[in-house]
Amino acid sequence: MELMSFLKQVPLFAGLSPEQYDELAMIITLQDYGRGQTIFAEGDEGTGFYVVREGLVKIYKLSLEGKEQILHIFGPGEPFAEAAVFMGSSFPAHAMALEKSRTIFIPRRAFIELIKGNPALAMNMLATLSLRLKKFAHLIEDLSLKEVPGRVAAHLLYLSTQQGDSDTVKLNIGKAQLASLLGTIPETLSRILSKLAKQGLISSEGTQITILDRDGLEDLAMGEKL
Amino acid sequence: MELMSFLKQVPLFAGLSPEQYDELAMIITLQDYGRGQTIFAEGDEGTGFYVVREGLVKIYKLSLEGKEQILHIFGPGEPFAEAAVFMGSSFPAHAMALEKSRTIFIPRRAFIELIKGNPALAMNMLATLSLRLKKFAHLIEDLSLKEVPGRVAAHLLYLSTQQGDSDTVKLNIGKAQLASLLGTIPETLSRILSKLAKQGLISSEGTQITILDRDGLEDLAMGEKL
DNA sequence: CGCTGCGTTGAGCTTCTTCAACGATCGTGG
DNA sequence: CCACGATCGTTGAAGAAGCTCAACGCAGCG
Repeated sequence: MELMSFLKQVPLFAGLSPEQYDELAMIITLQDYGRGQTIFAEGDEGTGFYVVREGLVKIYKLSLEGKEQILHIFGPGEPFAEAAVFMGSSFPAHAMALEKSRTIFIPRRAFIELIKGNPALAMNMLATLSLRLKKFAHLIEDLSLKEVPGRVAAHLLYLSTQQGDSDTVKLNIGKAQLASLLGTIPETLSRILSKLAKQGLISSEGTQITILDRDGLEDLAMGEKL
Repeated sequence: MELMSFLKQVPLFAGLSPEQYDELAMIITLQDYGRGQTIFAEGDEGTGFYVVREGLVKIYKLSLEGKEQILHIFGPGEPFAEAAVFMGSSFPAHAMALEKSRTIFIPRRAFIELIKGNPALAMNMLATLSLRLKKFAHLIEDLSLKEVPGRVAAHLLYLSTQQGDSDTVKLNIGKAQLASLLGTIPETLSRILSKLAKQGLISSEGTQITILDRDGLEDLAMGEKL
């Protein structure tokens, strides 16, 4: 069964015994979502958490006026909404599928039993939450201490490392989504990308962006003025 | 020994057996810091984590130009820098004592052994990290989706609930620190407080602030324009 | 008594958002 | 296969929010 081979590839579940994988397989359910479909809304009761099997999922907050801030974008193998499991409270943000996506859902109660009898799983989960915390700290730093050009530059460099340090990076999400992830709006992002291009730091063609001056981008990402 | 009675009051350690408290007491060390003293710097190796015994500690990021964003302020009984323990990496932020403070330090290796043999402790730690995550999500939301007056209003209401829903709240930190916590600068905070006072929403006398129009503040905190 | 840190106020400016219009692209249905 | 609408991305002009720089008052403390 392909589900089992997927489970074994999820870092969060690394180190489980074969029996524990079986237990896990018993308690999960599979769920599919279409592009743009809501997975859960802020305030919904958190009765478990998810792992992305295929596709792309965004976790985001909304203001009253409808502005959106993306907290995280998760792809295959990544768990999301784990925190709600351990707080016993409702989801603190919204989740939506950015593309046609498949997830597994792990119900809270059964998972807590599983984790109590399995220190390795507990340690994995602690590491996962710690990593989230670090990413959030980074996002806060960006929002508060960097101007938008700096965030854009930092993100391009981040994508570059994600994609094997290539100088041509491919955006996996649309620019409107990227703007929301960087704490700005599409208009501003668009202006900044063309400004970066005009300065010879990058060249941009659709979702393909080429880094022309890595050092210049790094300066920007550290807080240099444009 | 008063140390033991302190340990028993720390929520993170709730549910440990007497023997485990003894183990814990064996592995910790005590540390004192003066006002303004650095506890650790971003990038320092994270060989353990801390719990505040007395005083007040801020966790913060710095930009190159020296602007500061406070991520968290911790008081007695609260652990900090736990996340570094589970990532095996360096501290992602700075820590400084805001007042004369005393902490206990729990070295990483011994604590991991302790937690592996103690599911309740693991669950406590998971809950703690989850709560941090939620607070961070809230901070991100504030920084990205609210204007400064909204953040100020929200914080005043938060302080009010912390202090027994009283209408007169006491700031436990200076206004410069508060500004940094809210992602702004002292000048802006000062202007906004006097504007709020002029509108009859609050009255401000030093570190003592009285809420005059709770509904008005709540509107502001939700995103209404001033 | 002076010094230093903290808070306040004013003026000017930078950055980003808002509002509006427009072109391009893509999927769908005729 | 083409036409259509919807979504997305881009560009321009104007405005608002918050920051920078500078000066000043005030309190606490050596």
